[in-house]
Amino acid sequence: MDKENLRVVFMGTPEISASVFEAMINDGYHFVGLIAQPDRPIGRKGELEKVPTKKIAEAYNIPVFQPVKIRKEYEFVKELNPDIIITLAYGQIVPQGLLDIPRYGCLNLHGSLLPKYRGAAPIQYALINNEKVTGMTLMEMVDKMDAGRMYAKKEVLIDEEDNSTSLFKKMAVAAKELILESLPLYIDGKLKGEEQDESQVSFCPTIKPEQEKLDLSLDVYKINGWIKGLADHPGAYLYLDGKKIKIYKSKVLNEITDHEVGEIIQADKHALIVQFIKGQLQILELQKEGKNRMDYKSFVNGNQGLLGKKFD
RNA sequence: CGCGGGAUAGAGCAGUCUGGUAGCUCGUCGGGCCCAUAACCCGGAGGUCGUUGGUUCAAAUCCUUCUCCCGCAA
Repeated sequence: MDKENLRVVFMGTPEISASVFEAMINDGYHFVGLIAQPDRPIGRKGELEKVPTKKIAEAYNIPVFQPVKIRKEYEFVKELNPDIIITLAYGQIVPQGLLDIPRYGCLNLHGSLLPKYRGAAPIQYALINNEKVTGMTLMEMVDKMDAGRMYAKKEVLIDEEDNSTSLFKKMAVAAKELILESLPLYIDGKLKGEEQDESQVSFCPTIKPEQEKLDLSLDVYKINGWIKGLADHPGAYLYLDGKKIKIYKSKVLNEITDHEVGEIIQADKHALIVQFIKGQLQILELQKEGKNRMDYKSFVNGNQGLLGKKFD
């Protein structure tokens, strides 16, 4: 394979995409374009913030395209005359007409070990479900979501301390290794690939804002999973005295169930502990609306009389 | 001008309505108790109350300017 003469288009938007994009650039791939989601206003002031991949593309003088609806606007890709398209977390459904353009097709880096966790939020769901292992899959894009032929995988171990932020970093590393190792083999036709076993398929749809509110009907392990899966952004929350309290870091303490669900059963300088179904959860870092994120000690110091109150 | 909360000691907060000696829970330093301790007791240090201007005999507190932080909405 001749990297210099291979015309590659990258499609991706967030930080993890930017990191892999830059690694490929530094590895010598010749990118003729970046396709990303449009810039969106970010923060309270509503200022436009360039998407992460766009910053990389501009630094290396790679043309950037940000169609509002790729489904309708993809004629420009033909002019780029790509040999292959690499996608990672682009954020829109890619139409068949676009998939047909490059002669080597379109490869997607997906954040799970397919066929498990097809869909938009595989990394978060691996944490929510307290998985011990996940990984990246390099696969062919087809018109059905994440259903294409798999060419290579790389496993990533999840440990107790991982949250969404740390796991995304691990996945980015795995994604870089996977694409840099596997792409030359793919181009040279040395990867025969494997179809997905449809009987093993599971899905993980986008997490909706209302799902950020923790569901007290879930057991303590699931609650802890959601907290990890949503940390550090956007954060899972419960209400206390009508105020939203985001919980960023916690751990399952035991399987004692002698208090009401949601009740604060300890609140001192040693620990902040809340009762949930099937066990008790120690809360380590949290944030009250209007306040900064803080550790449990600071929260307890500034909020006297927590003992016995209930989260809902 | 999208809506709302906030800025007080190293941390988290109360005090602001009703102007009058800077307070609470911690941390920290020193001492004590104890077989021992993250427990308990005694003592100390540490704050021009975010910024600008004003009202007043007197401003953390009332009026005003600006800056920054956070939650929501997009």
